[in-house]
Amino acid sequence: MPELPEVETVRRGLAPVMEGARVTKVELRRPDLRFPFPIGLAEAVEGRTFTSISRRAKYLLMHLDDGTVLISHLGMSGSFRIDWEGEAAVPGVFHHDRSKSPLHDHAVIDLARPDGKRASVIYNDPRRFGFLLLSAENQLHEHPLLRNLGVEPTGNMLDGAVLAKMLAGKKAPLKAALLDQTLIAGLGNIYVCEALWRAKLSPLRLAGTISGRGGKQTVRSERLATAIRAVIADAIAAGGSSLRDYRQADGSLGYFQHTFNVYDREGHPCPSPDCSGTIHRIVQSGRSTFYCPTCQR
DNA sequence: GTTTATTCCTGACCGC
DNA sequence: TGCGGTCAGGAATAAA
Repeated sequence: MPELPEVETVRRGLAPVMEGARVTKVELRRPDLRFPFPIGLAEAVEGRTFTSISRRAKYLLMHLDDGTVLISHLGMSGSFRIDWEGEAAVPGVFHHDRSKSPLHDHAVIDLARPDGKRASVIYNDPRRFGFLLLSAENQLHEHPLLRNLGVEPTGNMLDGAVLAKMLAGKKAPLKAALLDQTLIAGLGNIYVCEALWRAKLSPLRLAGTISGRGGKQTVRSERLATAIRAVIADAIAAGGSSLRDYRQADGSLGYFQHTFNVYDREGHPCPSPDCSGTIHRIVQSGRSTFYCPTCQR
């Protein structure tokens, strides 16, 4: 499940291949993913050169030299793969991982790089919840999908004061509030569960209750902000370390081994050293929440 | 304005 | 072994 750290990992994998590369061909193998491909997408991208690959929340932004931006979202099951010309695909990969079958290679971007190498960047997405869209650079911040996004949980923007202010008065469960992309941009189900566990806060607690009077920062808001930043930073670091040898694997980007403290750990003992509780699974707004009722209050 | 439910999709998994 | 049912989840959209 690609959340912000996975998307950032994909970005770091794609950037050195795509930046400075000219697009020789774009092949769309079906008319749509979650949304129809924009009319003229291939023509708009072919012949242009990628200047940079950036990220906003879970969106990948591929900037072209004429001010066009290719917006990509991996949805639930999307991934990118890099095939280098002259290098055989790793045999057997797709036999072992049907989820990345060539059947679901929906878009192929052929590149010619300044160093003379040629590569194809391939978008694969079995469940087709992802999408590729176009925007103009100077309208990017007004794009309907991007304009309402909240604060990035990276860097030092998200602190206890900011968090307390944004959650003040909120009646939704803390879990739901943290998933709201207009508040914090890029958190998904997994890292929300992990961050709440680290902060020792219950996902059931009403979001507003971690703020002080008048939305002032509190010990709890400080603890949660720190936990969110740490969970995301750790996951990005783990993804970065998996990038080193991504070409030995199967060329695909964005998925890496990761162990979680609570996510998908129902029935396991709480990993917190000073807690003898058990991880529970509940459903909140239709989604699984994993947490320890003993130490998360 | 705020919050919750539904919808899209396919593969993995489980029980019979 | 095969079949049917359930589940996973990001975010637009509709509904409460």
